[in-house]
Amino acid sequence: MVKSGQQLALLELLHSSELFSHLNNKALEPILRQAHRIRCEKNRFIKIYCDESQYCHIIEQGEIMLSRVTNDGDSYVIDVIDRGCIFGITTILEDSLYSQVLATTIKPTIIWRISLNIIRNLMKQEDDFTENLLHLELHTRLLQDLEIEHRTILNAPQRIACFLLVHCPAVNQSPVTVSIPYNKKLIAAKLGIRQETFSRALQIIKHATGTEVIGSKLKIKDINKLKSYVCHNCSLQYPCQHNHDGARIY
Amino acid sequence: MVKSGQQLALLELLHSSELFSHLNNKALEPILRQAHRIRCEKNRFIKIYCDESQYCHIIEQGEIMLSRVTNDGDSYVIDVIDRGCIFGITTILEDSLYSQVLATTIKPTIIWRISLNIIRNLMKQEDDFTENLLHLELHTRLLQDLEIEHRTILNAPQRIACFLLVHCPAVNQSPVTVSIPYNKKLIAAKLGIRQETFSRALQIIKHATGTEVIGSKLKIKDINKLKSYVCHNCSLQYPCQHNHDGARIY
DNA sequence: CGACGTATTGACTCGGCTCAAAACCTGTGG
DNA sequence: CCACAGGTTTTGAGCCGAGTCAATACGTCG
Repeated sequence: MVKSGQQLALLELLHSSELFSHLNNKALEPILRQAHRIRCEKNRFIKIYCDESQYCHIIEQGEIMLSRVTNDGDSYVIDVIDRGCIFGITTILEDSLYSQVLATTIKPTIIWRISLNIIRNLMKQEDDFTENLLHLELHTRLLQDLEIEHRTILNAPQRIACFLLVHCPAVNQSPVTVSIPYNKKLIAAKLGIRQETFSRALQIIKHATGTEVIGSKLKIKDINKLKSYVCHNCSLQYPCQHNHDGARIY
Repeated sequence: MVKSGQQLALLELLHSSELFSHLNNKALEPILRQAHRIRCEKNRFIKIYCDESQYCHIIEQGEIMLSRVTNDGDSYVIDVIDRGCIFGITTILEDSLYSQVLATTIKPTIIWRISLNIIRNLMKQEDDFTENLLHLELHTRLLQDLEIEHRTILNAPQRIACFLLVHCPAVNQSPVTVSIPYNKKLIAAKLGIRQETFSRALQIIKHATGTEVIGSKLKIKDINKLKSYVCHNCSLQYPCQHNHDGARIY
């Protein structure tokens, strides 16, 4: 099979993804053949999880906000995901409860749309694929459970501190500079707090742990101070590796 | 294989469980041979998820509270589970993050301890077993996601109202009487609120929807009133089947 | 430079938590 | 059958964290 540049990009993307990386090119061929590349502007909605859509998606570049819409039209943010993330796959075994998820691009974005039937074939034909999917799913659930924990027992400054630690490039050395991904309103929404509260809570962290805010960068002077500010209230083994932002599937 | 009465009870239990029900007796034989029956008093701890314990458990009778313990010794309730529920199985593919879950009996309880290796063999040898496990896991995650939603956008009275609806024997007729399972302090803990708040919130529901509290029974005069009190704030399709308390695995 | 979106600050409200006391239940032994 | 002890549930008073609404400051892109 002769591949176009776009298909090669997809192949590379699949190889870097935790779900597909263990598959060889032959197994990936049906995906390359069928997958559909979609370019989106900022602020577009991508339909997923609705009855007709028997597809999952993988992000090549850009950023997508996943949210849920309630019956009275209110909405709340589930997560913000980027390159390599897969969404729409949790309907693979049919569960109607998932109908209300909304994906919104928050940057110009390129995604690939893959038929769920092709994924289902992989489950049947490729050894370990189902197990691998289960593994990813279990990992994601764990992170969701942690989310429940944090929303229950951490206050706003602690939740933000945890977010910063997760996004820290280095876990064990300080000072270290974290560049805040996407904007503060979105981060606040993901953490389930208002932007005003976010702003104030950042001040509290600053005073409590000596972390400096410089525009969209954040300088952590003493990472251990930040850890002790939040991690004792968490159930993860201390010190946790702060890797709880690994690959999730939706 | 000649089976004892206890083993027959286990067999029946497995047949009634969503995870094992599709397996025939031959496939279940290794479980019957190896599983270990454990009787516990009230208020005992059952070690799970710790490194040495390569087991999962299924409850034959009684009630168990699952909770997590934070690094500073605080704890919070994850769920309260009973007959047929499986816990300890989410470590099947190894994920160290799960180390801090605690199971506590809240009634005299009988559980069966099953080696995870036997489950792993089922994954290898029995068609559809892995897929079935994945299915259950996806369903459980969905319910966890719903939990996050409810903790984010429902207030205390609404959370309780939803709990009552879930435990309603009949979904579409009223008046109907709900008998409150386990005690109010525990329910409050499961919902992530204090018992005092629970008590007050119950009064609010009573006034808003005309629900009567009679000891540990609760008479819902108009179930639609109760539904409209809470469900419009939820993302599930309305009217939801209030079945979101189905089999979960932990 | 002006305009629009983003971020911060201030003043106020309110839901749920805390601590403490009272009321209610349930089982036990005299 | 009653008295008492232990646990559970309710009620009260006060506090505090986060939400709300509104005004101001900051950034950045035309």
